[in-house]
Amino acid sequence: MSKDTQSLEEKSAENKRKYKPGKIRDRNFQVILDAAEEEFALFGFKGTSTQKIADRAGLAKANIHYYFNSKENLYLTVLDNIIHLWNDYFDEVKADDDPAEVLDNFIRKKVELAYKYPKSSRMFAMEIIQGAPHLQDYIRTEMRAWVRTKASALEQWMDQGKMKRVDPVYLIFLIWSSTQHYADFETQVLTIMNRAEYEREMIDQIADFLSNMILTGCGLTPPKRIKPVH
Amino acid sequence: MSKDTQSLEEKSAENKRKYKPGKIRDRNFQVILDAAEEEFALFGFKGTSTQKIADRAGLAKANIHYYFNSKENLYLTVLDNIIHLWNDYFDEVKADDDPAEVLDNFIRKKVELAYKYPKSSRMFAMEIIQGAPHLQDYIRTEMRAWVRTKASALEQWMDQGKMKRVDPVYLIFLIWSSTQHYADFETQVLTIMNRAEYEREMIDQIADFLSNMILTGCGLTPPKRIKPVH
DNA sequence: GTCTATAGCCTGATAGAC
DNA sequence: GTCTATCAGGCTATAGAC
Repeated sequence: MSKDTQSLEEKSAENKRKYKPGKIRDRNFQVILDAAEEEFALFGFKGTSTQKIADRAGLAKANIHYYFNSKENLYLTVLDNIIHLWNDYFDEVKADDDPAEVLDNFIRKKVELAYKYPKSSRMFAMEIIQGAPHLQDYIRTEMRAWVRTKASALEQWMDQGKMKRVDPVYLIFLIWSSTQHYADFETQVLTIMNRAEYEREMIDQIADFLSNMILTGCGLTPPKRIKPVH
Repeated sequence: MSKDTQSLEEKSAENKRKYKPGKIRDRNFQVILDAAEEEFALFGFKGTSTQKIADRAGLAKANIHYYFNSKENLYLTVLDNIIHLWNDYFDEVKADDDPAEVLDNFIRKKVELAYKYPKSSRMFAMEIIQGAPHLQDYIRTEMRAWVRTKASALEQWMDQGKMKRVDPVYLIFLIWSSTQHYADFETQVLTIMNRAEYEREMIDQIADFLSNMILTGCGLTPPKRIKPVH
């Protein structure tokens, strides 16, 4: 965030130093996208004004429309980027993998995502709470397919007696909700714990806690880690 | 909703039949509050217009201001009602209670709340995601105190060896997040599971799943229930 | 590519007839 | 208590000078 603002302040100086065609366009594109994500995550689609996005991006409002045509198109572009960010993070799971390792990895990656990209998580959450008006197709097709693939892998493990028999879809929801909570409800979590911001150590604790709790709930033994639980 | 609109249309006739001071006022108050909660849960504070609230309530926009003075005051009133609804639901916990029973009860009550009052849950979630601008004091004082009381009860149980030693605050966050998920992300859950709406049976399954999972994670044996797990 | 000006509509809030 | 009319300002989007 502050990094983007800084680079904006240095923009004119940088322009004179090394102008390359397309570079400015690409960067302004990204600057607008970042500003838009921040605003949309705070105020939702309706509650966000293009003027505020422009202010945050350090550009005139007309530029937003020059780059993205409409507020809705900008919103959709940001959402699309978020979804690709999520998908890029997750690899394939094979049926002969170790459930404990896969689940531990999945939980830790989700906590990491919540820590690294809290605004993305919040904007996505906002869209879903509002009834997912722009994401219904995505959820009904890609997301549902993703869940079914993972659920069937989990069921194979249960059939092989590798883990306790639990509802695999509810298990996925549990992992999603418990990890995303630390991004979406960041304010509540930090205020209750009397912290100003998350720190690496706390994030590791949360990942350890959730991994231990959920794996134990699945009748699995959490894999040994270098860092101790507390 | 349609029921309220109907009764509003019959209002003048009713006035002549049996006018009781305060009754109409009380009902319109409630009609506006319900409409406001619905809109605020969907679009947040900024994204909601008083015109839409008035339309949904079946009243002129000016009436909203007549009853509540300002949009912000209406928003605060709805939030306050939600918080009281939450608090009324939860009883005291004594240190010599049975952890398994208390946690099982807590989880089931939270699932029940998510099922019964999803709009309340979503409006609260929206407020927190936006950085809790209207609830910072409440979280820092009442909510933090509540968490500390419950956390210390949990720690006593751990000291007595009644349950596995886990971080009690993270445990509370886990229960909050995993239960509220079914209200806040209702659209996502239902779409992925290919359902039109929640049913009693599904809610019981969710409560069973979460209770089993979390209690097992705490080294507890879930209490026997009349209804089977699946 | 960027910016100012502006069109046309919607916003929260209020005044005042009924 | 309710409703219409209205105000000042904010909204998305665009036109057009530079």
